[in-house]
Amino acid sequence: MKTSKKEQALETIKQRVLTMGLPPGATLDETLLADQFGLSRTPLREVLQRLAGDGYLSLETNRGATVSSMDLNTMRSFFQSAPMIYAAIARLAADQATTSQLDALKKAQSAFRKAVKHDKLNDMVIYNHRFHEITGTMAASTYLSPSLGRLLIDHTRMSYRFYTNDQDASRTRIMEACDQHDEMIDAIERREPARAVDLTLKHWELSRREMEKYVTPDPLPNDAADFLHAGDTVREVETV
Amino acid sequence: MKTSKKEQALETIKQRVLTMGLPPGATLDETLLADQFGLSRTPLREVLQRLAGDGYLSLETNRGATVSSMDLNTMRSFFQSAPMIYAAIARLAADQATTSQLDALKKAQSAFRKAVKHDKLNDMVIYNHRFHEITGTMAASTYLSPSLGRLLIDHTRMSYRFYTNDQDASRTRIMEACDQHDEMIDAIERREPARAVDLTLKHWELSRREMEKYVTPDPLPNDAADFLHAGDTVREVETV
DNA sequence: TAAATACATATTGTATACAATAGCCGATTC
DNA sequence: GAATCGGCTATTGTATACAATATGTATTTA
Repeated sequence: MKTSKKEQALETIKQRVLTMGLPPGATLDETLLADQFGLSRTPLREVLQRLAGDGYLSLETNRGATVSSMDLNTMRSFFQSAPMIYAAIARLAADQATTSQLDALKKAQSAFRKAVKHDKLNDMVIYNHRFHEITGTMAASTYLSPSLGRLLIDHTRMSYRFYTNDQDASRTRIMEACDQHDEMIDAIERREPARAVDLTLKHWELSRREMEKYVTPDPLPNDAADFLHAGDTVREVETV
Repeated sequence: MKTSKKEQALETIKQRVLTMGLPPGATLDETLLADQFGLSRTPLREVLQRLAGDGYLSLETNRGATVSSMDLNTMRSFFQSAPMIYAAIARLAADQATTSQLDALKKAQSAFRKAVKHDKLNDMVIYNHRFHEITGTMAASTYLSPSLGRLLIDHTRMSYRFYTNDQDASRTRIMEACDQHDEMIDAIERREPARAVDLTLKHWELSRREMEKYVTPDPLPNDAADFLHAGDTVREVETV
């Protein structure tokens, strides 16, 4: 394995962003990071530029790099565009995946399953991310891949959040998602685009419900009396 | 107007790519460009990195920057994904365009019309590109914009090619396209997403037919006799 | 003559020193 | 006491010198 310091910096920062070690909005210190990775500022800046190009960071002139934020507007367009892109990627992937890509996908999936089994949150997040990234390379579309990439970044970060928020509930969902991955692999391997799309949309729905629950949780009780009975209140209907 | 040398370099190189001054596959010389724009290599490299991030160039380590190529595979995914993305962008744009964005769009359109009128190819290409770019900013989708950007780059380059290839035929099409722009502006201004999508797809079809004709032209005559009558041959059916 | 190797040259990558800009803090003024 | 101005410091941006890599050429050898 011969990874240059630059690639290492790139990968490390990516992972820190995805696992919220660097939370949205955080500012990055060039000189600090440069020292940290044993690089001078010049190549480190190139790393930051690339990460900005991929949607992990955003750069503002004379004001350095910050982790891409997830505000209300981005959330909105996230829910608008994710299913469309995911479905398109799934179809293309099932159409034209190569066997070596399939191997990589299976490997990511087994690493994911293992992480789930041992309840290693960071690994789960990273390998799930990788799984879907590979899906993107299978699709081999210069045009859709960048969109997928950005969607995945925010999807991963949100997943991380809602897992941290309610571990027990999330765990069963994640195991379900993990099984869906296996089915998706099968659909791709058998070259069944329609089924791959279908599974992908199911996968999305599962995730979407969870995210929506996190974004719009049960309202807080609005007076003292309600507050006392808060634990008893029946869970309200869920928008589907 | 206070544009830094860097922004100027960025913009100039973009335009050179779009107008095929820098054809697909061309290699760029860092030191030369740096001198040309009165910059040192460090900031110029940052420009190149950004252009690579946006899909104009592609960088290979130790081998410099080359203009993004347009091979068969990319063409394939281009035709696959363009209508989907264009339609999605149109819908979002009609939903949420701001008035200042609309002003910018109208300005780009009038510049485009003027360029068409005076038959200034480069200006046409640039302002048409800008028109659709603004459409993208209207959609305000972090996730779809990068896809749109890449599609537009290649769309613009192809348009340039087929215009150069057959000016007279293209000219009437371009005037039609120009009128469609006006209608699109109207649809956006009136907040009619469905109509905006519809117009966009028509716009796409117009362009698509032209591109397909260029990509798959009438076959060359395959023997001497045919060759002599080549000028007389009736144009074959057009795949629709 | 063809192939291979080693050297020379051109180009890319990195480090560091220097310049410019932004943000902060204290001082001065009303 | 509030506000604005001015300089100080921290951080970003740029230039340049140096290192590493790749490519082309000439020379050697089979």
